Formats: sequence, structure tokens, C-alpha cells
Amino acid sequence: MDRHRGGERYVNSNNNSDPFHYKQQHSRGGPPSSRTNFSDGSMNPHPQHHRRSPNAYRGPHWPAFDSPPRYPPTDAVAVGTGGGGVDSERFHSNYQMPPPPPPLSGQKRGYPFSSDTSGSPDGVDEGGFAKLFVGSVPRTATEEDIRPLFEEQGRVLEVAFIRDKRTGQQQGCCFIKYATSAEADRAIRALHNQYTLPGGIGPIQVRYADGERERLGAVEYKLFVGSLNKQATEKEVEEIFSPYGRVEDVYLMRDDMKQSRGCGFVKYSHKQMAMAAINSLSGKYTMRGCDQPLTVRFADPKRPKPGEPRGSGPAFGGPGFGPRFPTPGIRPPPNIGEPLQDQTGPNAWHPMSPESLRPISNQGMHGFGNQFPPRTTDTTTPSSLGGSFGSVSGTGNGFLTGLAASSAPTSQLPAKPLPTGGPQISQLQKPLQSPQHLPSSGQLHPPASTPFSQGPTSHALFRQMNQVQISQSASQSPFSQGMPSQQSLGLTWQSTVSQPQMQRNMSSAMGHTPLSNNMQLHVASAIANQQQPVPQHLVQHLHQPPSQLAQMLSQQTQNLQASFQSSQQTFTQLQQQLQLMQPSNESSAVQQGTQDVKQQSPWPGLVQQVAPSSTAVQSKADVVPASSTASGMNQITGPVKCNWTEHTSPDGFKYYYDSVTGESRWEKPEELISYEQQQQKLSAQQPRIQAQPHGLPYQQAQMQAQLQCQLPTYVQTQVRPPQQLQQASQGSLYAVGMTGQQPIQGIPAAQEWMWKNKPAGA
DNA sequence: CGACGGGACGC
DNA sequence: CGACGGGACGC
Repeated sequence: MDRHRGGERYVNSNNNSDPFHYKQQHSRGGPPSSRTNFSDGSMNPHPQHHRRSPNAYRGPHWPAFDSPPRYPPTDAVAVGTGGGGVDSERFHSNYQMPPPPPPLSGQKRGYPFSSDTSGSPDGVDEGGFAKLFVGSVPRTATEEDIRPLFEEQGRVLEVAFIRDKRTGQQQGCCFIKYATSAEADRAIRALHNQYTLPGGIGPIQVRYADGERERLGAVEYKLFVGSLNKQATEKEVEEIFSPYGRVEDVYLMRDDMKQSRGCGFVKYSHKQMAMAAINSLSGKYTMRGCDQPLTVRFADPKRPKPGEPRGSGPAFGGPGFGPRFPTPGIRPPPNIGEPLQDQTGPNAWHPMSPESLRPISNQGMHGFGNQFPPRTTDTTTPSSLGGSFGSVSGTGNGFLTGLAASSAPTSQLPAKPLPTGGPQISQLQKPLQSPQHLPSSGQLHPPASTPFSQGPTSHALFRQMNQVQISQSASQSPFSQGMPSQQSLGLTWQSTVSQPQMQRNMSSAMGHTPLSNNMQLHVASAIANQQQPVPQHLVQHLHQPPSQLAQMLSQQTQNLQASFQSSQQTFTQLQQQLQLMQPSNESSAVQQGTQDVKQQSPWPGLVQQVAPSSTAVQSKADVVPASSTASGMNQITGPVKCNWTEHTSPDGFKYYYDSVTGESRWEKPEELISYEQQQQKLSAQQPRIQAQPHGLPYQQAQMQAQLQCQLPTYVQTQVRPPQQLQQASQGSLYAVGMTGQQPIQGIPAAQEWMWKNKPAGA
């Protein structure tokens, strides 16, 4: 059980085995009717093992369908160790439907982009609902035990226990119908493997019911990845692929001994992401310790195993080859070879905004572009979907995530991840990899959630935060163990501290910047894997009263936040610049491919912008506690910065989002306008410092390596010559995000370190 | 150079 | 009735 990692993988899912004991049947859950009382979020009727921070969203108030919640309500509660009381008794079978999500505020046309899979404006999915399958439900559970929990995440239309047809006894699982996939998604993220019902043996499993994904038009793009380092973990693989889009799932093929076979599968929710990954990685990226580059191509349809009819099986498209259309209605582009632009996206909406397509289009053809047979090219999707998918889900997590996210302005999808310096980098840069990835990844998913930070974003955040807890409680997860590397610098200290606090800070600090998603995720994972070196200064204080310690941490957190903020800003800016620059090379860039784009990437700009900001931050980073977040940010941003970023809605309309305030509008904000003008001037003045394609990365690598060995992440952002600032900021990101880095000196993570640093050809 | 898991899926 | 058998890109 290590897999299961969907969007947020590595949640250490302990799939305990089933608890089928208990009996007692119960209410059926028809549509809710009367009212209830769980007005107070606090009423966490289900205390118990892993309850994550209690109601992220409580009660009647609907969390998220509105504007981006800036500060997720994390009343973080201690990690549930043992929850106690159970007030389930308080519930009676009456439930009140939470009020429908409030209308979007401030948006002209309501939801510019629906957050649900189908893309329907009213937020209702196909058939008006999205059904989830929930496993590990104690047989004794009643609707009262379940519904409130799920209602925290969305409008629950129905709760239906699966029971033995004959005996009527519950089977330990149930179906939950949500009004939309966005809500279902949220529930998955928030609850899957994260909450153990009273009487339950393990955390509930929450995922789409068999066939739901297909029914909802979801599609996944599965890539086969070969030539992986056999020591690599799912997480590491994810990191390599995340620059091209949110990685929905990573599955490594292992032998009986659980040894990796050196190959596996990576899933994305959009073809563009998959193609970008193929074009950028296949044959070009070599994992540390490997002597040959990765092979990345669309996966063949899964070979159906006898007797594995579960799930919708081949919903359409069957395992083999059938129609390869993602969704019934949508058909793939005529020519397969033609990558780019097809909107074959699973979802109906036109996947990427025009701009987004631009970059991507470049990828279409490149060295390996044609590695994959035509068929796979676009089809893959369906088939994989149908074939393996019905049952796939495991993860629960992500799935529709991608879809939901897609609603977001995937606009910048394409931007190619400035992936590794070039085709043949690798070994040395290995560590670098990540940093490079990050930026792009930000572009990939982020924007998505940004505007509507509600759904995905905030949830993701939550989930991540929650996971932290989980991971901690389940610190022995296979993942955390084998990944010394994860404890990337500095972050470790958090372990000692109060998670809640940390979470709160973090969440408030990073909640909405477009690029922040990733960071959150990484940060969370980093935190989750703490358990190791604790910075000296912290150690010294360990004997202090908790309160003080907490405070200290709090401060550090702030510092961290500052760093993040600046990093985020940096990337945001980067992103902006990218946008600015791209227009110029529209299609002309097509044949140039990745590399070129890379060069264009705003390194220069970054430097300029970042410099001032980082500087500002520095001073504060170390000392200033609280206020640093807000003020620091502004300062960071200084004159050169603008929180507004332009995005394109699925329907092609541009809109603007303020990463700081969370505000979004259709009209272009003055600030942005002037900001852009400013930028143009700058870029005009400073021609681009052509970062040597390979050179830069390498430098970064070194620098990072050094930094990593010395300071805690947040400190890294500090002082450094402007020129290096960019690196510094990246370094911090990297540190945070990357797991695969070199271990901190003196703390050799034995094997990991070994293999990672193993000479390439070795 | 490898190729598909994860518990469970009603009315 | 149940699921076997066949099978495959490009490097």
C-alpha cells in the first residue's frame, strides 16, 4: 500500500483491511430533508483517529464555492490521536442540506469557469450528481455518522449504504452522491484516507464509484515511464513529472519483493501535460544513477487481467482499443500526430486557453514527439480510462481533481517547464531538476485553482495540511522511511512544533498565489517527513516551555512564509514575464521546441525583480516575526511587483486575479497595466541574459547543493547578490519542494544518497 | 526494455 | 458459461 497517491499521494494510506465486523443496519439515506444541528462545525461527530483538522469548512457555511477563502479556517486541532468522544448520538436522522453555495461574488458572469468536471455552469455534473464510493465504513455506521462529515465538503444528495441484498447487512461501504464533481473532488481530497469513522478500523477510502469518472467524462492520460532508477520512489517520480502538470497518480511497477522494476506509470488529466512531459523528458532526462534517459510515452492499454471486471471496465473504448475518444461526444483530432492543440481534452471545455496552447504546441514535435504511435497519441486516454480506469481510482485523490482543476485557468499550461537544462543534463543537475520544475508546475496547475481558489486550491491546501498530520501520525509510512532525502533542509524543525500553528500560518501565507499550490504540496510533504535533523538553534530551545517553542516556531514560520512569498512572487512574475514574452514568438516558436522556450524563460527578468524583493525580505526573514507576512510581501514586491496576473477562462475570456487579495475581475487592473509596461521597459533595456541553456542549471545546482547543506530553507532566501537572487529564491523553493535532494551534510541518508549521487554511468 | 495496483461498487 | 488467446510502438 504505498501507492494510492493521487493528487496528493503519499498519504500513507494504510489500507487496513477490512473491518467487517459489526452489523446493524441503518437508515437509508434518501434525500435529506429536515434539519439538523450540526451547525457548529465543531461538532465533529466523528472524532477518532485521524481526523484532520476539523472542519475545514463548517457547517452551513459553504466553504468554498465562493471566492477564495483566504485563510482556510484551520482550527487546527491537535492531530487526532485518539479522538474521543463520539457524539454521533446526537445526530438523528434528519439532515439539512447545507445552503447552496453562494453566488460568486464579484464575477460578472458568475462562475467564469465552472469548477466541475462537466463544465456546466450551474455546477451540476452529468446526471446532476457525482457518486463516490466510500470504503472502510464500519458496518455499524449510520447515515448520521457519515453525512455530516461529507456535507462539510459539499452538497450531499444521497448517502446509500451498500448492503447485502439478502441480509440487508451493511457491507462496510457506501455511496455518497454529491451535486457536482467539484464537491466530490473536494471530499476525496479532504477525506480519503484521512478520517476514521467511529468504530472503523482504518481511515475511510473515498473515491469515485466505479464508472463515475467515465460517466462524468473524465479522462486520464497515462504515460508509461521506463528507465527509472530502481531506487526511485513514487514521489521522486512525481517530482520529475510535476512540472508539466499536476500528476494525478504515479504507479511504479514492482516485483514481488517490492523492488522497482524501473518502470511505471504517471497520469495527468490533460493531454497537453502528458505531451509536454513526453517531449521534455523522454530521452532527455536521465535519473541519477541511471545510464540512460527516461522513456516516456503514452501507455499501452492496460492488459486486462482475467476476472477483473470490477468497475465499469471498458466503459467505452475498452481496454484494448476501441474508440478512443475520451468522452463520447468529443472526438479526437483527426491526426494524431498533431499534438498540440487538439482539445481533445477530456472535458468538454476547451482545454487550454489560446496562450496555453501556444507553448504546448511547440512540443508537438520534437525529438521524441513521435515516439508514441499515433494511436496513443490522443487516444490513449480513453482506453486507459476504460480499461484500467474503472477500477483504478485507487487513489481517490486526484482524479477529478484534474478536471475540477481544469476549470481553472489552465491557461498557462503549456509553458514548458523549463525542464532540465536540456536533453542531456541530468546527473549533475539532478538535484537541480526540481527547481526548474517548480516554476513551470506553477504554471501548470496553479492558475487553475487560483481564481477560484475555492475548490482545488484551498482544499488542496487543506488536504495537504491535513496530510501532514496524517503522515505524522503514520510516520512510519513506507514513504517517509525510505526518503531521507525528503527532509530537505530546515523544515525539519517543524516536527517539533505545533502543527496547527504551523498549518495555520502556512495556509494563510500561501493560500492563493497562483503558484503556491505546488509549494504547499511540497512544503506539506517536507513537513510530513520531518523526523530528523533539527536545527541546532531549535534544539537548544527544546527544553523551553511549549508555548515559547511554539512561538519560536511561529516566528520561523513567518520567516518561512516570507520566503515563500517572495518565491511565489518571483514565480508569479516569472509567469507574467513569460506571458509577455511569448506573444512575440507565437507559432514561430513551434519548431524550436523546448529548449528555446527555456531560454526565453525569464531568468533575466527574474533576477531583476527578485533582487529587490528578496533583499527586502532578508532582513525581515530573520528577525521580523509576525508582520513579515503581509508587509514583507509588499516590500518584497516593491514597485516592480504586481499581484495581478492574467488568466484565461476555459471559454476563452481573459480575467485577472490578484494573488494577494484573491480578488478576480474581468477588466484588466490598472496596476497590471502599468506593471506590464514597466516590465517591457525593463526587458527592453536588458536584453536577456541568455542563460546558457545548460550552464545556468548547473550553477544553480551547485549553489543549491551548497545552500542545502548549510542553511534552513528559509534562510537561503536571504542575502545574496542580486545576481544570485534568483537562484536563492529557487533554492528555497527547491529546498522545500524537492525531496530528492542531497542530504544535508552530516546526515547522510545512506542509500538514497548513494544512489542519487552515484555517477551516471556507474 | 520495463507494461498496469489499489479491498469493497446497490438500487 | 467463463475467460482464453493473441498481441504491440520505437528505440
